[in-house]
Amino acid sequence: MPVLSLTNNQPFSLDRTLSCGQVFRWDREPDGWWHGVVGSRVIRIRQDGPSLTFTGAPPAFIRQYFSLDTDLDTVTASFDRDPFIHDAIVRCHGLRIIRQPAWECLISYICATNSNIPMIKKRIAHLAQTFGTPLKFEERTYFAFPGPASLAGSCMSALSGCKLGYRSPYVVETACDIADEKGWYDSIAKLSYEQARLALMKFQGVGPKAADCILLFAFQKYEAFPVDVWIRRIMREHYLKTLSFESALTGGEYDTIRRFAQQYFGTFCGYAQEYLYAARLD
DNA sequence: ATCCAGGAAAACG
DNA sequence: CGTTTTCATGGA
Repeated sequence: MPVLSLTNNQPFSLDRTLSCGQVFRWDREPDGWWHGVVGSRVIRIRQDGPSLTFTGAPPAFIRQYFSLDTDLDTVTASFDRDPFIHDAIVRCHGLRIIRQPAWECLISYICATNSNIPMIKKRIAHLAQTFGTPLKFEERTYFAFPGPASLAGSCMSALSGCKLGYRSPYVVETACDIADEKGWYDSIAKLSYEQARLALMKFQGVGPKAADCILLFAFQKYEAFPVDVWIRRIMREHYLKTLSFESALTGGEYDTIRRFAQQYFGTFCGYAQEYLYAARLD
Protein backbone atom coordinates (compact mmCIF):
# COMPACT_ATOMS: atom_id res chain seq x y z
CA MET A 1 0.00 0.00 0.00
CA PRO A 2 1.46 3.41 -0.97
CA VAL A 3 2.88 5.48 1.85
CA LEU A 4 3.89 9.10 1.72
CA SER A 5 6.15 10.49 4.44
CA LEU A 6 5.77 14.11 5.43
CA THR A 7 8.90 16.01 6.33
CA ASN A 8 9.37 18.10 9.48
CA ASN A 9 8.74 21.39 7.69
CA GLN A 10 5.67 20.05 5.88
CA PRO A 11 2.79 20.41 8.35
CA PHE A 12 -0.38 18.60 7.34
CA SER A 13 -3.53 17.50 9.16
CA LEU A 14 -5.71 15.16 7.15
CA ASP A 15 -8.56 15.50 9.65
CA ARG A 16 -8.52 19.31 9.64
CA THR A 17 -8.26 19.43 5.88
CA LEU A 18 -11.12 17.04 5.13
CA SER A 19 -13.52 18.04 7.90
CA CYS A 20 -13.40 21.84 7.63
CA GLY A 21 -16.23 22.04 5.09
CA GLN A 22 -14.33 22.80 1.88
CA VAL A 23 -15.11 19.38 0.34
CA PHE A 24 -18.31 17.39 0.64
CA ARG A 25 -17.48 13.92 -0.65
CA TRP A 26 -15.27 12.53 2.12
CA ASP A 27 -16.27 10.50 5.16
CA ARG A 28 -14.26 9.35 8.12
CA GLU A 29 -14.64 5.86 9.51
CA PRO A 30 -14.33 5.32 13.26
CA ASP A 31 -11.04 3.50 12.67
CA GLY A 32 -9.45 6.66 11.27
CA TRP A 33 -9.63 5.83 7.57
CA TRP A 34 -11.11 8.48 5.27
CA HIS A 35 -12.78 7.45 2.05
CA GLY A 36 -13.85 9.71 -0.77
CA VAL A 37 -14.38 10.03 -4.49
CA VAL A 38 -12.25 12.39 -6.58
CA GLY A 39 -13.00 12.37 -10.27
CA SER A 40 -13.24 8.70 -11.23
CA ARG A 41 -11.06 7.57 -8.32
CA VAL A 42 -12.16 6.08 -5.03
CA ILE A 43 -9.50 6.97 -2.49
CA ARG A 44 -8.94 5.62 1.01
CA ILE A 45 -6.41 7.42 3.14
CA ARG A 46 -5.32 7.67 6.75
CA GLN A 47 -2.69 9.62 8.64
CA ASP A 48 -0.43 8.34 11.39
CA GLY A 49 1.80 11.18 12.46
CA PRO A 50 4.07 12.02 9.54
CA SER A 51 2.96 9.16 7.33
CA LEU A 52 0.03 9.06 4.92
CA THR A 53 -1.18 5.63 3.86
CA PHE A 54 -3.57 5.43 0.93
CA THR A 55 -5.01 3.43 -1.94
CA GLY A 56 -6.78 4.48 -5.12
CA ALA A 57 -4.33 7.10 -6.40
CA PRO A 58 -0.60 7.47 -7.05
CA PRO A 59 1.49 9.56 -4.64
CA ALA A 60 1.80 12.40 -7.16
CA PHE A 61 -1.99 12.71 -7.26
CA ILE A 62 -2.28 12.81 -3.45
CA ARG A 63 0.47 15.40 -3.29
CA GLN A 64 -1.25 17.61 -5.84
CA TYR A 65 -4.79 17.17 -4.52
CA PHE A 66 -3.92 18.02 -0.90
CA SER A 67 -1.54 20.83 -1.91
CA LEU A 68 1.34 19.14 -0.11
CA ASP A 69 3.73 21.11 -2.33
CA THR A 70 2.58 24.37 -0.72
CA ASP A 71 4.98 25.87 1.82
CA LEU A 72 2.28 26.10 4.48
CA ASP A 73 4.39 27.72 7.21
CA THR A 74 5.29 30.57 4.89
CA VAL A 75 1.65 30.97 3.87
CA THR A 76 0.29 31.12 7.42
CA ALA A 77 3.12 33.39 8.55
CA SER A 78 2.11 35.88 5.86
CA PHE A 79 -1.23 36.62 7.58
CA ASP A 80 -0.33 35.89 11.21
CA ARG A 81 -0.98 39.50 12.17
CA ASP A 82 -2.90 39.47 15.45
CA PRO A 83 -3.71 37.22 18.43
CA PHE A 84 -7.11 36.17 17.08
CA ILE A 85 -5.95 34.83 13.71
CA HIS A 86 -2.85 33.47 15.42
CA ASP A 87 -5.02 31.35 17.67
CA ALA A 88 -6.90 29.99 14.65
CA ILE A 89 -3.62 29.18 12.90
CA VAL A 90 -2.34 27.29 15.93
CA ARG A 91 -5.52 25.37 16.59
CA CYS A 92 -6.03 24.37 12.96
CA HIS A 93 -2.38 23.62 12.33
CA GLY A 94 -1.89 21.58 9.17
CA LEU A 95 -5.08 22.64 7.43
CA ARG A 96 -4.48 22.90 3.70
CA ILE A 97 -6.75 24.07 0.89
CA ILE A 98 -7.53 21.19 -1.45
CA ARG A 99 -7.31 21.48 -5.24
CA GLN A 100 -10.80 20.39 -6.21
CA PRO A 101 -12.08 19.37 -9.62
CA ALA A 102 -13.65 22.59 -10.89
CA TRP A 103 -16.88 21.28 -12.37
CA GLU A 104 -17.85 19.41 -9.21
CA CYS A 105 -16.83 22.38 -7.09
CA LEU A 106 -18.98 24.70 -9.18
CA ILE A 107 -22.10 22.56 -8.80
CA SER A 108 -21.38 21.85 -5.14
CA TYR A 109 -21.40 25.52 -4.20
CA ILE A 110 -24.52 26.18 -6.24
CA CYS A 111 -26.11 23.48 -4.08
CA ALA A 112 -24.61 24.99 -0.92
CA THR A 113 -26.49 28.27 -0.79
CA ASN A 114 -28.46 28.89 2.38
CA SER A 115 -27.78 25.38 3.68
CA ASN A 116 -25.66 23.69 6.32
CA ILE A 117 -22.83 21.31 5.59
CA PRO A 118 -24.64 18.02 6.35
CA MET A 119 -27.42 19.03 3.98
CA ILE A 120 -24.94 19.94 1.23
CA LYS A 121 -23.24 16.56 1.58
CA LYS A 122 -26.58 14.81 1.22
CA ARG A 123 -27.41 16.72 -1.95
CA ILE A 124 -24.06 15.96 -3.58
CA ALA A 125 -24.37 12.30 -2.61
CA HIS A 126 -27.86 12.22 -4.10
CA LEU A 127 -26.64 13.73 -7.37
CA ALA A 128 -23.80 11.23 -7.62
CA GLN A 129 -25.96 8.24 -6.78
CA THR A 130 -28.70 9.29 -9.18
CA PHE A 131 -26.68 10.45 -12.18
CA GLY A 132 -23.07 9.31 -11.62
CA THR A 133 -21.15 6.27 -12.80
CA PRO A 134 -20.92 3.49 -10.21
CA LEU A 135 -17.39 2.68 -9.02
CA LYS A 136 -16.71 -0.66 -7.36
CA PHE A 137 -13.97 -0.52 -4.78
CA GLU A 138 -13.14 -3.04 -2.08
CA GLU A 139 -16.58 -4.63 -1.82
CA ARG A 140 -18.36 -1.30 -1.88
CA THR A 141 -20.01 0.77 -4.57
CA TYR A 142 -19.26 4.47 -4.84
CA PHE A 143 -20.42 6.93 -7.45
CA ALA A 144 -18.44 9.39 -9.54
CA PHE A 145 -19.77 12.91 -9.68
CA PRO A 146 -21.89 13.16 -12.87
CA GLY A 147 -20.53 15.10 -15.82
CA PRO A 148 -22.15 18.22 -17.32
CA ALA A 149 -23.97 16.25 -20.00
CA SER A 150 -25.57 13.94 -17.42
CA LEU A 151 -26.97 16.82 -15.38
CA ALA A 152 -27.91 18.83 -18.47
CA GLY A 153 -30.10 15.99 -19.65
CA SER A 154 -31.50 15.03 -16.28
CA CYS A 155 -35.24 14.61 -16.00
CA MET A 156 -36.92 16.72 -13.36
CA SER A 157 -38.45 13.79 -11.51
CA ALA A 158 -35.03 12.22 -10.89
CA LEU A 159 -33.60 15.59 -10.00
CA SER A 160 -36.33 16.36 -7.50
CA GLY A 161 -35.24 13.30 -5.54
CA CYS A 162 -31.91 14.99 -4.93
CA LYS A 163 -33.53 17.57 -2.62
CA LEU A 164 -31.95 20.61 -4.22
CA GLY A 165 -35.07 22.72 -3.72
CA TYR A 166 -35.08 25.96 -5.67
CA ARG A 167 -31.46 25.29 -6.73
CA SER A 168 -32.48 22.60 -9.24
CA PRO A 169 -32.95 24.90 -12.24
CA TYR A 170 -29.64 26.64 -11.43
CA VAL A 171 -27.81 23.30 -11.60
CA VAL A 172 -29.44 22.31 -14.89
CA GLU A 173 -28.85 25.68 -16.54
CA THR A 174 -25.21 25.74 -15.49
CA ALA A 175 -24.78 22.15 -16.70
CA CYS A 176 -26.19 23.12 -20.10
CA ASP A 177 -23.80 26.06 -20.35
CA ILE A 178 -20.78 23.93 -19.46
CA ALA A 179 -21.80 20.97 -21.66
CA ASP A 180 -21.62 23.26 -24.69
CA GLU A 181 -18.39 25.00 -23.83
CA LYS A 182 -15.41 22.65 -23.72
CA GLY A 183 -12.70 25.05 -22.61
CA TRP A 184 -14.67 26.77 -19.87
CA TYR A 185 -12.09 26.00 -17.20
CA ASP A 186 -9.11 27.38 -19.08
CA SER A 187 -11.02 30.44 -20.19
CA ILE A 188 -11.68 31.33 -16.55
CA ALA A 189 -8.35 30.14 -15.14
CA LYS A 190 -6.40 32.54 -17.34
CA LEU A 191 -8.33 35.55 -16.06
CA SER A 192 -7.39 37.76 -13.14
CA TYR A 193 -9.19 37.13 -9.85
CA GLU A 194 -11.71 39.93 -10.36
CA GLN A 195 -12.42 39.03 -13.98
CA ALA A 196 -12.70 35.32 -13.18
CA ARG A 197 -15.13 36.20 -10.40
CA LEU A 198 -17.38 38.10 -12.81
CA ALA A 199 -17.20 35.23 -15.29
CA LEU A 200 -18.29 32.69 -12.67
CA MET A 201 -21.14 34.90 -11.51
CA LYS A 202 -22.67 34.69 -14.97
CA PHE A 203 -23.71 31.12 -14.17
CA GLN A 204 -27.18 30.87 -12.68
CA GLY A 205 -27.03 30.35 -8.93
CA VAL A 206 -23.47 31.62 -8.56
CA GLY A 207 -23.29 34.87 -6.60
CA PRO A 208 -20.38 36.60 -4.87
CA LYS A 209 -19.92 34.03 -2.12
CA ALA A 210 -20.11 30.91 -4.28
CA ALA A 211 -17.79 32.51 -6.84
CA ASP A 212 -15.20 33.20 -4.16
CA CYS A 213 -15.41 29.62 -2.87
CA ILE A 214 -14.99 28.19 -6.35
CA LEU A 215 -12.04 30.49 -7.10
CA LEU A 216 -10.40 29.52 -3.82
CA PHE A 217 -11.00 25.78 -3.93
CA ALA A 218 -10.78 25.01 -7.64
CA PHE A 219 -8.79 27.84 -9.25
CA GLN A 220 -6.13 28.47 -6.58
CA LYS A 221 -7.07 32.16 -6.42
CA TYR A 222 -5.96 32.69 -2.83
CA GLU A 223 -6.95 36.36 -2.82
CA ALA A 224 -10.58 35.21 -2.75
CA PHE A 225 -12.22 35.74 0.65
CA PRO A 226 -15.65 34.06 0.79
CA VAL A 227 -18.00 35.75 3.26
CA ASP A 228 -20.68 33.46 4.62
CA VAL A 229 -22.81 34.05 7.71
CA TRP A 230 -20.07 32.68 10.01
CA ILE A 231 -17.28 34.75 8.50
CA ARG A 232 -19.48 37.84 8.52
CA ARG A 233 -20.10 37.40 12.24
CA ILE A 234 -16.44 36.78 12.96
CA MET A 235 -15.25 39.74 10.92
CA ARG A 236 -17.82 42.09 12.40
CA GLU A 237 -17.02 41.06 15.94
CA HIS A 238 -13.23 40.94 15.73
CA TYR A 239 -12.19 43.23 12.90
CA LEU A 240 -14.95 45.59 11.75
CA LYS A 241 -16.99 46.71 14.72
CA THR A 242 -17.94 49.91 12.93
CA LEU A 243 -19.06 48.02 9.83
CA SER A 244 -22.69 49.11 9.73
CA PHE A 245 -21.46 52.67 9.47
CA GLU A 246 -18.82 52.00 6.86
CA SER A 247 -20.78 49.80 4.52
CA ALA A 248 -23.49 52.41 4.20
CA LEU A 249 -20.88 54.66 2.64
CA THR A 250 -18.86 52.27 0.53
CA GLY A 251 -21.59 50.05 -0.90
CA GLY A 252 -22.25 46.41 -0.19
CA GLU A 253 -21.32 44.83 3.08
CA TYR A 254 -19.82 41.82 1.32
CA ASP A 255 -17.35 43.93 -0.64
CA THR A 256 -16.44 45.94 2.44
CA ILE A 257 -15.49 42.79 4.35
CA ARG A 258 -13.78 41.23 1.35
CA ARG A 259 -11.65 44.25 0.55
CA PHE A 260 -10.70 44.80 4.17
CA ALA A 261 -9.58 41.16 4.43
CA GLN A 262 -7.60 41.37 1.20
CA GLN A 263 -5.77 44.43 2.45
CA TYR A 264 -5.35 43.25 6.04
CA PHE A 265 -4.41 39.58 5.52
CA GLY A 266 -2.74 40.01 2.14
CA THR A 267 -2.36 37.79 -0.90
CA PHE A 268 -3.25 34.58 0.96
CA CYS A 269 -6.37 35.96 2.65
CA GLY A 270 -8.32 32.98 1.31
CA TYR A 271 -6.19 30.74 3.49
CA ALA A 272 -6.79 33.09 6.42
CA GLN A 273 -10.52 32.80 5.78
CA GLU A 274 -10.34 29.03 5.90
CA TYR A 275 -8.53 29.08 9.25
CA LEU A 276 -11.08 31.49 10.70
CA TYR A 277 -13.90 29.33 9.38
CA ALA A 278 -12.42 26.05 10.60
CA ALA A 279 -11.77 27.50 14.07
CA ARG A 280 -15.26 28.97 14.37
CA LEU A 281 -16.65 26.16 16.56
CA ASP A 282 -14.20 24.39 18.88
C1' DA B 1 -43.67 26.58 15.86
C1' DT B 2 -39.62 29.37 14.88
C1' DC B 3 -35.02 29.88 13.56
C1' DC B 4 -30.93 28.71 11.15
C1' DA B 5 -27.59 27.10 7.51
C1' DG B 6 -20.50 27.99 3.22
C1' DG B 7 -26.93 32.84 -0.50
C1' DA B 8 -28.79 34.28 -4.83
C1' DA B 9 -32.58 35.92 -7.78
C1' DA B 10 -36.31 38.72 -8.19
C1' DA B 11 -39.05 42.43 -6.71
C1' DC B 12 -39.13 46.82 -4.77
C1' DG B 13 -38.55 51.86 -3.91
C1' DC C 1 -28.91 52.32 -7.74
C1' DG C 2 -28.97 49.80 -2.93
C1' DT C 3 -32.31 47.32 -0.05
C1' DT C 4 -35.90 43.83 1.16
C1' DT C 5 -38.42 39.57 0.00
C1' DT C 6 -38.73 35.02 -1.47
C1' DC C 7 -37.10 30.58 -2.31
C1' DA C 8 -36.81 24.52 -0.56
C1' DT C 9 -34.93 21.60 2.80
C1' DG C 10 -34.10 19.32 7.19
C1' DG C 11 -32.20 19.65 11.83
C1' DA C 12 -32.21 21.95 16.32
